[in-house]
Amino acid sequence: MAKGRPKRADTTSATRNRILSAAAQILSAKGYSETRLSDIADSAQVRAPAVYYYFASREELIAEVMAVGQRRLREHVESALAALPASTAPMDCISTAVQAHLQVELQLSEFATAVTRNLGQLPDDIRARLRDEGAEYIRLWRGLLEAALHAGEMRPDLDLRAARMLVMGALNWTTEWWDPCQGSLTAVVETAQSLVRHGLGFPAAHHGATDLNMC
Amino acid sequence: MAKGRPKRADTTSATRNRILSAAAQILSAKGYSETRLSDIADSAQVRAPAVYYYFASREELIAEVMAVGQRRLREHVESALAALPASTAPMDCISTAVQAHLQVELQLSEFATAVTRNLGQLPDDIRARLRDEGAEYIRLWRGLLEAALHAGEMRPDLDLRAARMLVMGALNWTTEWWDPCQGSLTAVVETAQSLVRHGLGFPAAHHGATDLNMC
DNA sequence: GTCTATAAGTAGATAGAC
DNA sequence: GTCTATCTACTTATAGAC
Repeated sequence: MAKGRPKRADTTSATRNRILSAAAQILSAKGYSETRLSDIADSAQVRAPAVYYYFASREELIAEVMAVGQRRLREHVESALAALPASTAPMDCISTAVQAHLQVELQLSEFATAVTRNLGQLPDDIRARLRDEGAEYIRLWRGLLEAALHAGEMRPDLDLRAARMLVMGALNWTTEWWDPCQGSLTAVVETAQSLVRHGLGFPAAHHGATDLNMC
Repeated sequence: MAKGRPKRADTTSATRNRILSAAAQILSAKGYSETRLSDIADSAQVRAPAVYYYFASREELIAEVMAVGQRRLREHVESALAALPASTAPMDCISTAVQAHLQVELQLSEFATAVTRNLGQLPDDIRARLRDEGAEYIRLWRGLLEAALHAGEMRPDLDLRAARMLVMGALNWTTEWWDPCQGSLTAVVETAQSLVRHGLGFPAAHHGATDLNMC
């Protein structure tokens, strides 16, 4: 309505989205420090001052890229899990989460890539605003591992937090090395799934507790 | 000898080392973009211009921190492997490398941490100079995995490069989350070793030809 | 060797026209 | 809404004294 400050509303402006996408692309490729506001503007086909019509500052713009990326990552993985039958074994849920996480990071969203590659280097005030959403995603993975543990699909000697962070690290680090030109996503996904399944699970196909008996 | 330019020689000057260590500490904690030359100088108890007596520029200083970190990481892991009996099984070598890598990253050297946390965000010209040393370390890990494969200790269905990078990613990402106050290094090391051993290796303790049937 | 003072460059941000 | 022109702040880097 009010024309003067769409700075928060009007999330559907085409120019605004172009600026956001350009920022996500440059952030994911060059990193926080090397991402100039003028580079973003150039890439979005506007002059630098136009950015300030939509965003209060460079920091605000980058903070929004991160917020969008975090949300997309979580929502994509949640959707993939929600699409599974209710009876799906916990370890199969984990495989699905591995696939979904890698797919969104490496193929679907430069916003997600931007988060993973830059979160650790962001100034404290931006990171503080992303904390809650990030904790939500952590919680999702903690739930997945706990379910596997309680179902007797996971070796109980593992430190649950360390295992979770090591797995997420293996996935997140792909953004540092994976190159679409150099290999198929499928190969990475399958190797990651195999690594995580065997890394967390029991040597054989059987288990500790009472439930599920495949043999 | 010549007093005018120790910029390369005199690697043993106490002040020079203080500056280098301060740079490593700040780089590992705050990242490349947030590491100001003046912060480094303050932390090293000198004024900013004094840095230029030892280093040609901020970039040169940071590049040297990275070079030192890369070298220490590789040398520490190589030493740990060299100390093993010649008959050590390949998978046990991998466990040793996992332990050594985590130890130097998380406990021994802020130079190593600085490399891992910043390599991906460095300007191209610095990264180019670190390429050879980095490739050397990659080669070390490739050798470890190939040895395990040839010894029949590793599942042959895994994509070797993907598996290697996923494992190194799990290890490297610890620099993003591990906090000495929040848990023991031993727990992380043991969980990582277990995860890698089972993640790469065969379900049971045997190997090779016709596959296992537990049922 | 290290300092004070300052130059030079760069990037973020604003003013005001259109 | 987007522009040109400009301001301001910050950071690296140098000059030259001690």
